[in-house]
Amino acid sequence: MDKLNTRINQNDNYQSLTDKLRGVGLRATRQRLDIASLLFSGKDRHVTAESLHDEAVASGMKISLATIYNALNQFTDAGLLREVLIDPSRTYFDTNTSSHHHFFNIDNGQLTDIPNEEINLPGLPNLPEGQIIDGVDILIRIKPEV
Amino acid sequence: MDKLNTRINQNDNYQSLTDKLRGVGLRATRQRLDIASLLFSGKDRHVTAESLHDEAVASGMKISLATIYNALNQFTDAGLLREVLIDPSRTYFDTNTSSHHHFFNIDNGQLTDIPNEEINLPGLPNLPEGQIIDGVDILIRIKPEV
DNA sequence: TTCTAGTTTATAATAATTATAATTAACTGT
DNA sequence: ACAGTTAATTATAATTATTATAAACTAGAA
Repeated sequence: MDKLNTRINQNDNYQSLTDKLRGVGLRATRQRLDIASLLFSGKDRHVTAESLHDEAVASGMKISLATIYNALNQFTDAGLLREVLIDPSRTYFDTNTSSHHHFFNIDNGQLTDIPNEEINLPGLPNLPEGQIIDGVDILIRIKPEV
Repeated sequence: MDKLNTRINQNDNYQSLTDKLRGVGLRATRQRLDIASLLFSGKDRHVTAESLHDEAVASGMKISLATIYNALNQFTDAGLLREVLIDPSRTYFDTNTSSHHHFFNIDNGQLTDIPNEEINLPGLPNLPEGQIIDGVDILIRIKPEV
């Protein structure tokens, strides 16, 4: 019995995650399942490669940083994650791929979602000739009062 | 007669740029004046450290990349420039420090301003308790039609 | 003109990310 | 279950953007 089976038997069952990965054309490897279990466990999450790696290691998962980078990029290409632009020095990934926006607390670096119904952009500006919208990102930088 | 004087006599006069730098507490060095002359010559600009350095070198200016980085950061701290988030792999600086937003052409990397009157965000979302807005960034990613 | 603090520069250091190439593991067909 | 093929993982090196260092230089004040 290998490690994967052990995990499946002991913990949650990874079947739905396996389906999720296969559904986007990715092999359901132990590492990708481990990463997916951290990312797609219900609540929306914002992670960097480093933060996710730290978390995986802390959870006793055996996985290299290179694999974290690969997986985050593959998941993003597959539409399971999206990148969020907040800090030019590192890349953040968001498990919420639906149309929504963010608060970024410049004081502590915390990123939180803005529910989509709480913000709207009426009347988009005139686009340059021959161009169409690929997406809209709104980032509201916030800081503690006083 | 030194290089600076030569330049001043030959080309434009750097007096207003000198004032601009001194006005924000920066010494008007030849390098900062050269950089400022590229950045603040009327039209709004979006640059990276690399692109500005290339441009400076192409204009025959003698200036190191380290100085470009220093100057861009100092100008930003002084409020003469602002950072724009578009690409996690490098930092863009915008000479337009007033409230405005951007189109980013994902096809060719071109960044253009959205005139402030062409976009507005009515009814900001509820902010987290005790937090106030530091700023709002809207980035509209565009791409060629079909 | 001289002095000194601030600036520039070459270069090294750091940090995030991607590439490489060998090992390992997942899937396919049997 | 098994072997074969292909893809994934990993340690590590390479790359890229940026910041730090410390010696040489210069702007601005006296």
